[in-house]
Amino acid sequence: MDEKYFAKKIEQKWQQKWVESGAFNAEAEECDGRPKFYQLEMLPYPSGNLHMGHVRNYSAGDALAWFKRLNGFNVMHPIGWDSFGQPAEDAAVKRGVNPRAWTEENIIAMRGQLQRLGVSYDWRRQMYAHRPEYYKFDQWFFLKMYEMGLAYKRMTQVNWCSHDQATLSNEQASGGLCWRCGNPVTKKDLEQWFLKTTAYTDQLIDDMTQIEAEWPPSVIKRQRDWMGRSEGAFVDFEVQASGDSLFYCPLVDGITSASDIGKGRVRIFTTRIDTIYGANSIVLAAEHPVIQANIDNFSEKVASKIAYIRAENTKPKDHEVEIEKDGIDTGLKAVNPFSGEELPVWVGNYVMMDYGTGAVMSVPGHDDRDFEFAKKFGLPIPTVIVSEPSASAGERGGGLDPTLDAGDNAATDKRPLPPAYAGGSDLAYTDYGVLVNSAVWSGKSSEDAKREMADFAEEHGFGQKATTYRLRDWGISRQRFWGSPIPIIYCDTCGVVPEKYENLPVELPETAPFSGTGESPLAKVPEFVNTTCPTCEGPAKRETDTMDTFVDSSWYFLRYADAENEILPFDPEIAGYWAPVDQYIGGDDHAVMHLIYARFWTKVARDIGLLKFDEPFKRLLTQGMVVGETFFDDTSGKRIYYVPADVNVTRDAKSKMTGAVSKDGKTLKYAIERMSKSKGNGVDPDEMIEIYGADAARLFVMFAAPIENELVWNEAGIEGAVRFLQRVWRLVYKWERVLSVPPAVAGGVLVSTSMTPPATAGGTDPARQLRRKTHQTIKRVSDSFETLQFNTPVAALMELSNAIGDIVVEPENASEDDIFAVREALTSLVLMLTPFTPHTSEELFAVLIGNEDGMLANSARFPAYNEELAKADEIEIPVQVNGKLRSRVMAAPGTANDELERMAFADEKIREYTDGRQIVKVVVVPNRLVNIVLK
RNA sequence: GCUGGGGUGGCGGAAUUGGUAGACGCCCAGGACUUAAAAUCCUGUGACCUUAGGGUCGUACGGGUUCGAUUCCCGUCCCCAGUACCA
Repeated sequence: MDEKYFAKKIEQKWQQKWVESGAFNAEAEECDGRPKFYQLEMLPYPSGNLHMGHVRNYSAGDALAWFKRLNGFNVMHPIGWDSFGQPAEDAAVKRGVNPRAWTEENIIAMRGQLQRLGVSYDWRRQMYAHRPEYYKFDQWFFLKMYEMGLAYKRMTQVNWCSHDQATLSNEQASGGLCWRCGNPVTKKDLEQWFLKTTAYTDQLIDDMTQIEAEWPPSVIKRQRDWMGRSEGAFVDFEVQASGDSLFYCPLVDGITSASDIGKGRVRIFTTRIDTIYGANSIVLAAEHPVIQANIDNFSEKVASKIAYIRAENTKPKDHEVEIEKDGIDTGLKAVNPFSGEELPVWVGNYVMMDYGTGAVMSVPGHDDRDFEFAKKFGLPIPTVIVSEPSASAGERGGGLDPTLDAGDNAATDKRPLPPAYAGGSDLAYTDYGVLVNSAVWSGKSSEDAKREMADFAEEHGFGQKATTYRLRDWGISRQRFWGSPIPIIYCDTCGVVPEKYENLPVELPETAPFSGTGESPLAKVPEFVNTTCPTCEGPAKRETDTMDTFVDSSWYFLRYADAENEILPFDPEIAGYWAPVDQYIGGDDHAVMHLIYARFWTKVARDIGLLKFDEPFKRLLTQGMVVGETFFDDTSGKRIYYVPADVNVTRDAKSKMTGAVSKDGKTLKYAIERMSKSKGNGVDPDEMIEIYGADAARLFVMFAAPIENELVWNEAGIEGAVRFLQRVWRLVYKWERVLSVPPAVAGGVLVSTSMTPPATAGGTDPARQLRRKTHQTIKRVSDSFETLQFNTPVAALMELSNAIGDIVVEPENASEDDIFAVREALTSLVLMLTPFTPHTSEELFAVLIGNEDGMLANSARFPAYNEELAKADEIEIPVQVNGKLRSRVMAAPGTANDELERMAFADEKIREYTDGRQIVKVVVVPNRLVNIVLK
């Protein structure tokens, strides 16, 4: 028997055994009485290299998969490849390689890495986004959505470089310049396919209540923000022009219908209709149809300003740079339908055409942006809402003088003003309050007024309650090769015709001329483009755009359930067994897009009749990034990865994330950065496995920090993990010779800790104490897994290992009880380590039960917790005097309060404090502490 | 700005949710073993004071509630993340 721990040897051995025995293959068998558990980590893009972030992700997922497996669940734990996408195509452009070959090679490389890491996947279920067997069903879903009216084509603006004749992504057009030629980017109208995510907005928001408790709050919040539901009202303002111009109000997606268009009216959206008496103007976006339709009626000065604002608005927005408010009075007049007041119509750069109606009423007294705008242009700032207590007083005659600004009004107005105004503050009063200066509505609360005024508007035909959203339909057209072709055919006779289901998949050609110009490469492949119309069988052309790769990841988790189905994306019954995913783990960079698309897709699949549930992922865990700690020589720019031992980084430098220290007269810059090859601070998982072993790498990654925190990679820490595993290893071999009796086997299933406990001696007996520690640890570790903590159970297991090592008797002199306790402790330790270090556990478990073919996955169970055994015979009760710890007494658990109090007063040290002092009171918390309060 | 999450030793981080602050690990120091080194094992390790026993302070800062606060409340300062001028 090996007495030394050779990670490499045992890891290869067990990896091979697992493959040969299909240890992790999961079947959805009805007769199998076990409950199912679907563990999933976000699928990787096959870049060709695993990084430590992947290791962290899969280590956590594997730990849970093992934990559930050992607890009697039928666990499905699959993996696949998000293998469509830009890098493969970039490689084709730059290096002339074939994207398919490049992708397949990368997958082979990464699969090898995952296998060396020993992750317990059911490899039979792999899905590959780029293979026709998979993307056939992207197309299948597309056709279904087309039939359901959820897929449609419309004109939209894309970034366009007229020099290169190319469309650009937002990233490629950053700064308003083409990344390739540096010429200015313009907008170009292009027909694009969209999926109607907005048809599900309310469900996407409302169904969050189903998952809220089990998803990180930040993700829930970001999703809500992304959908951006606002409840408010539309209000129509009559618009009067000097000429006989025709005015109309624009349609806004899905919000209103053509019949809502009021001739000569402009519709605004507001969430604060209660402030409408405070409107000093209405402000429209420069692109607003009313403005554009009437552009020739404006003076040259006004028209050019509008054009300027419009151009400014097309610039890419950088949220860190606050854009200064700008605008112009168009000379048009609008009538406030509530007050009858005539208001100027402005164009403002802060009004967005693609939100709400592209028009707002400007209420500077109660909106920060309107306030800033009014300040800049010297517009009146009336007050119509005041904070609660002061508002009950009646209206003063005449109200505020709207021609005066806030300060002037404040000077003449005796009524208490909202706090924001009282000190001449540069702020609007944006809270709810009580209405003033609002005719019959004065005195009402904001809440009541909002409801009643919206109803009033509706009754009188100039408005209605309305809800607007930020979420837009999902544009899926990509002018790229390496994606799933959109199964649509254009026929001169029949128009837009969907491909027939039986003709799927619409296969990608072997290759295409990659120009990198941003035009669809497929358009230059005649064999692909030219086809026959499915309807009239006349000559026709195929759609040459491909789908966004987010399509692939929107339903892959369902494919795993039935990965080889050739007729349907998956069999509803089989998917119904496995799905939804019980535990999903991934980076929070996917908090919005991927998770919204997948939720959307699930709801569509449900409506197609494939699924019976609403939400795809029951529980979500977002793991923090793995970052590298880097020093680099400021003068040479050379990076020195890992902190040199003789360099002391100050806390200050660390907290700022960047900093500098000097060494040998040189300045070393310190930085914490996302690990990557290009930064030179990357850690290659293969290297880690080679040096320390997969188990140690995984154990350390789990132990080093809470899973949701950022993890600063540190080489020294992993050595600690190796040391721990070696200690466990030595402990097992130290006791091996006396642990010859195998643990009980019940019904073919090894039940490691259900052996009859031997008669226990007193509470200080080492065997009894070890058993107590064992069972306390079982509880701690189990609870930790349930609450998705991975660092604390490792600490608990280290404590248990220390406790076994601390046992005073040598194996030769051990009593039956001692041996029993040690066997139980070691077996439990090894079993509980399995989720973190499966290879080492398999090996040691085989040693412990004396069976080379142990195979934990099939035969073992997680140790059972016994509350009785975990109970302490005696606990330490701290004794405080005036809240300060002064002594401790030992007592049996459950000792009565008065007995504890008596013991405390009997304590010598406590006596020194209490003697001759007046006792005010004594607080006794059972099993916790005694606190004596002295005067 | 706004929203969310945070601030605990030299470092990563524990703390049963109001009850012994600093578990576990890393780093560091001392010791044992060794011809020596490595490895391993043992001891120490929040700060300050003290001959000792022990004491004082200590969870970003300032207050408060409480017998008792890392935990709850108010205020301030920092850090991280997200972010839409969303009407």
